[in-house]
This record gives sequence, structure tokens and C-alpha cells, in this order.
Amino acid sequence: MVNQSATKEKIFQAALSLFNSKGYSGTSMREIAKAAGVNVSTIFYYYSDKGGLLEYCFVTYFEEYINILEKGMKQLESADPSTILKKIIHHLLDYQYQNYQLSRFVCREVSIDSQIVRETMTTYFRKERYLLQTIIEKGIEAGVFRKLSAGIVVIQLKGMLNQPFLNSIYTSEVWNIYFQDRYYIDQYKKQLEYWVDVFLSKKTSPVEKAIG
Amino acid sequence: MVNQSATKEKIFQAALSLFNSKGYSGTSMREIAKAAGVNVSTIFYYYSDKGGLLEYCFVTYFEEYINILEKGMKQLESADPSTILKKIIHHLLDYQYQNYQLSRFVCREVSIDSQIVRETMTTYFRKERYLLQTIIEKGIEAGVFRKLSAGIVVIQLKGMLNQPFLNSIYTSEVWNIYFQDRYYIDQYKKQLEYWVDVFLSKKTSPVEKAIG
Amino acid sequence: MVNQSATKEKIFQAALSLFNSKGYSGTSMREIAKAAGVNVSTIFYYYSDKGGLLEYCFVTYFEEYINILEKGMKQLESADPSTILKKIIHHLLDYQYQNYQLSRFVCREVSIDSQIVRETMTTYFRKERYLLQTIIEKGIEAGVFRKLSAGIVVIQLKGMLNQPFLNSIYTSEVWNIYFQDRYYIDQYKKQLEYWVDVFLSKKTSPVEKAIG
Amino acid sequence: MVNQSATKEKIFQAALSLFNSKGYSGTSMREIAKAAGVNVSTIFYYYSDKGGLLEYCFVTYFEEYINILEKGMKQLESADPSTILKKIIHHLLDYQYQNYQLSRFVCREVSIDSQIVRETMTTYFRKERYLLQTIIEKGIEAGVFRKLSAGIVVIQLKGMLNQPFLNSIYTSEVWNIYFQDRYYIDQYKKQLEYWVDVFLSKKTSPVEKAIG
DNA sequence: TATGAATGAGGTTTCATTCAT
DNA sequence: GATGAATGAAACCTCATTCAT
Repeated sequence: MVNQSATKEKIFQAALSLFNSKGYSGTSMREIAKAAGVNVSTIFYYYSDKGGLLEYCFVTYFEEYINILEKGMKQLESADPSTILKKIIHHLLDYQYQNYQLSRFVCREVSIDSQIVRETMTTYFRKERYLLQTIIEKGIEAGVFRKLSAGIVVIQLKGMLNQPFLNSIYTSEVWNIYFQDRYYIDQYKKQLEYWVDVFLSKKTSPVEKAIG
Repeated sequence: MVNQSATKEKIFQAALSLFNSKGYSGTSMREIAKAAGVNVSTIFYYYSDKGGLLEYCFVTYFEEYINILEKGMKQLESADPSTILKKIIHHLLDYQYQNYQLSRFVCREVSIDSQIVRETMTTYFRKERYLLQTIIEKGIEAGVFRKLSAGIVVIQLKGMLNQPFLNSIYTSEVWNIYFQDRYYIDQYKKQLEYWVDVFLSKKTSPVEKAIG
Repeated sequence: MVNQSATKEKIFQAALSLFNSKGYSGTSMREIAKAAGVNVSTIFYYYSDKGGLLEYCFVTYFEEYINILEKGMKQLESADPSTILKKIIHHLLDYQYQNYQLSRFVCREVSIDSQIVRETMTTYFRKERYLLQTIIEKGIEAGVFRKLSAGIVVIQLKGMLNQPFLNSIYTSEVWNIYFQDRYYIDQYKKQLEYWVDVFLSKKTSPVEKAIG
Repeated sequence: MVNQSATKEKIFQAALSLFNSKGYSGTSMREIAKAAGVNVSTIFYYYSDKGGLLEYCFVTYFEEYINILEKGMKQLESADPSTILKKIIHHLLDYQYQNYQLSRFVCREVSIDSQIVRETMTTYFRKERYLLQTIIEKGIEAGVFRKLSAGIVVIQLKGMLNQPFLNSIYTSEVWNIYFQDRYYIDQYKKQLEYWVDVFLSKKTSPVEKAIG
């Protein structure tokens, strides 16, 4: 997260912004350099490759992402599944909100099926799978969650978690909802926590009354 | 949907497949030509432009997509919101399942914020918004759906609808779930219909007992 | 030898001339394009690679080179070793003289120890080795040639054969000898044939009297 | 020959090795730095230029080369041409053998017709010409050598002298002869001395019986 | 309808080099 | 004596595209 060199960070930010609006392949190194106010060669000095820049984005994103998951992991024994899951949703949405550009880009580019994506991603996502699956299954065993397929539930959840960042043009242009704003993110967060309570959980929690 | 020329269709399919695995910008006309077994110039003959090829993909996708929505539209008066919504979910998932490659590509590329995307997409999505919003609000008015923000609900729903196609590498590599298979799509479909019943709707429907 | 396309040939000649004076690595594609009067892309269209251009040079050179050797091969049974060897020397020098630029370049670049050189070259030179070694050994067995190590003799011979083309700056600048001229090549040819007669062969032939 | 600084020498050796396998133009400063285990800037500190490094190679090579020739020069009056020539061949081959990499590189790069090569080389080679021509002509006058063109003879001789170093891949890969080994160099040396005796000289010397 | 030849613009990357430290 | 950060120029190569056929 913390960049040693100011120049390196400047390049990173410029790249992120451009990758977001034009896609990774659609962005040229020259454009990035220009946006960062450095010479093209400087990018190669720091990231060695265009691929290196991409990898750096992925690693930076997942490093913190996995951190959040691991904090959830530690509470697996002590707290109840519903609370943990809601906490994780809370932190993930917050993290993606605070790293809007990066999240948008990674969520999007991850859907490409290239070598580098496959390799980088799979490791992180296997960890994620382990955590989420465990939580869901514990909840089911404890009789708190409904008997649903853990896989399908997680895929559903992930779809919901990414959507605000993935399709931000859609949300803003069509719905006038701006997930760069705290307000909307918080609303969406509540909705997902609510989903845990009424969709996943067998009995509706007190939160339900507050919203629905 | 129906291509006049076999050659044109061949090119379309080849392009689709490549766009999916390398992205639109990451795919070159030569690659498409090679994959389609035709000369590069032939692509220009049929689609005039690389942009033309992209547009053709979008139009082809949304043509049928909007068809499905419009069928739902016609039932707005006669049928109840919950049933209509479930029908739409059913048809959309089916459509995307049957046009796997195309859906994957469009869902993904739509997240880029370029001129062409913005223009093509917005028209279709505004229609979609009108329909879905109307259904949700009618349901709320009728006291069938919970009092939720229509916008947030639709965004949530769209996230869930796209996820299986967008992140197919994720689902297959990490969860061994293959949405190219009828079986998994049907399971997922049930889950979303269930979501309509227990999350959106105030009272849990009989379906709930069957699953949860 | 015969180029299908006039453009391709033009590029080839321009490349050859530049490779000779600046070396392969020292010559840029742009320079070649400019010298050939075509666009840079055209070179890539025909040769696909800078490496492809290099390979084309090698193959073109060795194709005819090996032809000459194979003609010598066929006479192995019928003619005497001394005559065959002199014929080969005669034809090789003629060939190199007629393809001055190409020979100069290949002889020089062959001394680099890269992958492509190793691969292309070895095949041809093994054939050459077989022929020359056979001739020398036959001559020794027949008691016509002195008992010398065939390997050392061939290396010595090859050094002499290449020298005029390899170091043409040296010969012209220091000795005012121009091997682009028939006259000098013929003189040099005589010298090497003479070498066969008095150095390789046991008894000095009548030719000796004519020269020495 | 004697490098003041160990670092400077390290760089020199690394450069030599790389120049040999990839050519001068084909080798980058970074590669040299990496091979030498120093920073790129260090090379510039010691040699100021890439050209400076090249010049240093040439000068280092020719300094000793010309020394050997000058020693021969001094004996022009006292000793007989045949003996002097053989001594020179002996010392030159020894020198090139002991500075294998350097000789290989210089012999090869000298064949390029660039400004720097022309300038550096010509001075040294004119000296060489004077010595060798004088020896040959003296021999002819004295009736010891055959009446041959001095120029052609020297060119022939130089071809033979360089071949083992120039085409070392050829000799090793095709003939399994390794001129890095004393044994093979000595054999080759004998062959060339023999060449002086039977080809250049009118009457065969006693050495002939020993070999042929 | 379909192609091969050719191109200009721009892509990524590497190069030798400098400068402050 | 030696280095790391940074650069401008130019390297190789690919791109979408056109045009004559």
C-alpha cells in the first residue's frame, strides 16, 4: 500500500485512472507517462513491463483484500456466522469504496481469462472461498442459515459486492446513484446486511423492522 | 440474430471468442481473421470498422435483451409483480446462458466508460430501468414487496444476474461451477427466484419450504 | 535465389548492403526501409521479423553454397581428389565473388555465436565437412595427398577461402587489392589451386612451374 | 594490458565475453554491467562511452600485436626470412591463443567497415604490411621463396591466422577441434610453419619429413 | 465476395547516457 | 569510486486500414 517512491506512486495512480476509463489494453504507456508527468522510460524503470504494472495493481489490491478476510478468519470461533459475514461485507465494501479506482479496475480486468489473471487471482480467491464457505456452512450447521448451496450463495454475494464498482457508469448514468459517495455506499451496505438477515438467515432479525 | 452471410457469422463468432479471452482492445483484426479463417480485408468488407464489429456485438445482444424486457412490459397490468419479475429473471438468465460468449463479452465491455458504450448502452438500460422500477414500485404499492429503494434493489439484482457470466473463470476455477451447464444455471435461477420470494417479498412463498 | 516479389528483393538488397557496412545489429529496420524505398511495415510484411530477414540471408546463401558442394559430391567416384578439390575451390570463390555482399555478410555474421546461427549453419557445414573430409582422406589413401590431419587442412582452407570477402576493407585499404574485381579473384584462385598442388599434394604438379 | 583498477578489468572481461557472443552492437551497456556485477554508471565512469570501451579493446589488442611484429622487425637483417616468418606466426598464434576472447572479438569486429574501425586499424595494419611484405620480398630476392605476389600471400596467411579464432563455433561444433586447447593450437601452428616450408619456400625443409 | 500488397500511426520496449548523491 | 533515478531518442514491431484486383 505504501509506495517507496513518489514517482512510482504517481505513475500507479495515473495508470489506474486510465485503465479504468479505457481498459488495460486500451491504455498506452505513453498516455500513462503523460498523465503521470514523467518520461515513458520511467515507467519501465519502476515496473519493468506493462504486465508488471498490471501485476502490481493486482497484488496491491489483493494484499489488503486478503487482510480483511483474514481478520474475519480469526473470529470464526468466537463470533456467530451472521455477525462475521456482515462484518466482512462491511469491511470489503468500505475498502472498495476507499480504493474506488483500483477496485473498479481489478474487478473488471479479473474477468478477462488471461494467464496472469488466472495465476494471480486463483491463490487469493481460494483463500476467500475457504473463509466464506466455512462461515456459510457453520451457519447452516448451527441452524442459523437456510440450507442453501454455499457455492451459489457466495457467487450471488460476490456479484452483489462488485456490481457498484463494476458498473459505475450504469449506476450513475441510469440511476443517478454515485457509489463514490459515502451516502450511497452506506445504503447499499445496509441492503446487503439485510440480505444476510432475511435471505440467508432463517429468522428475520430486528434490523428488518428498521428497514423493510 | 440471423446473419445473412455464413462468412459474416464466422467472423462474428471468432471475434466473440477472442474478445472474451483477450478483451476488445486486446484483440487484433488479424487475430480475428486468422481465427475465422478469412482474410483481414474481409472483416472490413462486412463490418467496415473495428468499431463496427463492436457495435454489431452490442446491438445483437441488446436487440433480444430488450425483446425479453418488452414481453415483461406487456404483462405489467395483467400479472402480479412477483410473477413478472421471476419470469424476467428466468428469461434473462436463459438468454444469457444460450448466448454465453456474447453475454460475457457485453457485460464485461459495458463496464468500460467509452463514448460508444455510453451511447449504445444508455438507451437500452433506460428502458430496462423503466420496466424494473415500475415492477418494484407496483409491488411495494400493492404491499407485496418490502419498502426498499428500487434503485438499490435493481442494482443488486443486476449484479446477481451478470455475475455467473462475468466471472466465469472465478466460478469454474474456484468453485467448479460451470454456468455453461444447464444444471448450474437452473440452480442459480431458483436461487434468484427465491430471492424475489423471501428478500423482496414480505411474506415467504410456498417455494421457500421446498428449498430452505 | 529468384525472388517472387520485386519489393521483397529490393528490401533484401538494401538490407545486405547495410548489414555489410554496419553489421546486423547495428542496422535498423528504418534504415533498411529508407534504403529500399519502402515503408518499414513492408519489411515486416515480407520477412515478419528482423530475425526473419537474417535467416533469409543465411538460407539464400547456403542454398547455392550447398549446391556447389553437392555437384562436387557426385564426382567423388569418377575424378581424382586433387581435381575435385580444385574445382570446388574454383566454384566457391566464383560464387562468393558473384554474390559479394551476401558472402561478406554471411561469413562475418556466422562468427557470432547465437542460437539462430548455430542452428542454420551447423546443418550446412556438416554436409560440407563430409564432402571435404572425404576428398582429403581419399587423396591421402591414394597416396596423392600428404598425410595431414583432414580437420586442420579444411580449417586452413576455409580460412583462406573466406579471407578476401571477410576483410575486404583490409585488403583494399592496406593492399589495394579489390576482390570485387575479376582480376584479383582469379589471381587468388590460382594461388589456392597452387596450394592444393604443392602443399596438399606430394609431388609438385606442372602448374608449379607456370607460377613459382 | 595491465589494468589499474580491478573494477575496470572486470568490466573489460565481461564486455569482451558478451561482445564475442552477441557482437558489439548487439550487446547493451546494461548487460555488460550485469555481467560485471557493477552499476551501469560505473562503466561510463571508467570508459566514458560505449565507443570508448570498443576503442579500449582495439588498443589493448593491437598494442601487444604490434609489439610482436616489431620484435620480428628487428631481426630483419640478422636472420633469414623463413625463420623470421615462422617466429612471427608462432608468436602471433600464441598471443591470440592467450587472449582468446579479445582476439576473436577484434578479428571479427574489424571486418565491419565503420569509421572507428577504419581509423584504428589502418595504422596498425600498415605497419604489419610493411614488415610482412619486406620479409616475403627479401625471401624471394634471396631465392628462398617462390616468386609469388606478396599481397596475395599475406592475405592468404592472414586468413589462415585468424580462422581458428574467428570461426570457433564452426571448428568446435563441426570438427570437435578446440583452439582454446594448447594441443590444437600447436598442431595448427606446425601446419602453418609447414606451409612456410613447402608452399612458400622453394625447397622442402627437414620439418617436412617429420610431418608429411 | 474476397484477397494480398502496402502503409502511416502508434504500440511497447530498450538504448546509451546524465546527474545528483 | 560507485550508484540509483530519470531521461530522450530510437529501436522493433503491431495496429487498423486502404486500394487495386
